[in-house]
Amino acid sequence: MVDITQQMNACFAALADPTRRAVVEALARAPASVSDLHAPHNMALPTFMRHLSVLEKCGLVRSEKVGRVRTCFIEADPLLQVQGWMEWQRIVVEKQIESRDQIPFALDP
Amino acid sequence: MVDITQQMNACFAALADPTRRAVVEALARAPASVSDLHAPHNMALPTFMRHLSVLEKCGLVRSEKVGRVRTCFIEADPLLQVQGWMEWQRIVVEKQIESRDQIPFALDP
DNA sequence: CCGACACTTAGCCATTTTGCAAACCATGGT
DNA sequence: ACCATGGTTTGCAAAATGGCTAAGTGTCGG
Repeated sequence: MVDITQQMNACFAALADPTRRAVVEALARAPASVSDLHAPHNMALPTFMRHLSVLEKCGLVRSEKVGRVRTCFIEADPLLQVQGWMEWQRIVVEKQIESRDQIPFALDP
Repeated sequence: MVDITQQMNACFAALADPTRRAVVEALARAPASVSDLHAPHNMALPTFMRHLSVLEKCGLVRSEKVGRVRTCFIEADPLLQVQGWMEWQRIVVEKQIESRDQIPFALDP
């Protein structure tokens, strides 16, 4: 059983890197091999692999190796978790703004 | 003009810490002073201040000082940006899953 | 004017992250 | 069998992160 909080820590940390976000964007559309994913990124393969393993460790990506090719897939669950948290905050914030507009001087007693 | 990509990097990195997520959750509900925000967190104040400044630097939080009290507010824009990206990925992933279910052997030519 | 309160600055440390290069499997094609 | 392809492992250095303590600044209350 994985701690939800740590899952979120790891997912947000993973998504804090543009390379890794690009990988998520790619895998969201379709599964792909390591080399395919690596191709557009201007960095050494081992470096790129480390990015991939970060994504795997936080659960955003799963992968299986067949022959010498490793194919990567996106994993919906942690994505939904993060998206859910973001949306919840958005809703709460909107509620705050709304109530601030209705009672403009609520903070000045 | 702020680079969108770097804004995202910074926001995700900021949200990768549970203390900072807790602050965002608190500020989503209502503005608060530094000490109020600090109270529930078991860490030295300077340490906590650094978390706050991380949130400010990425734009998720704004603050103004009146007298000796600094009041913090959440900032909607970057939150919406991040939430938007998350939701977009969710939609794309759902589309992929859907199409995978409809054409089960699409990957075996 | 003096102390308490609310930060703020500065400096130190341990750990983690992010990049590289170089060498090393393992598989597939000819 | 052999070589190219596709990954993997290892080791290293620079930089960022997250925590602390100690000491400083500026306001308010009495």
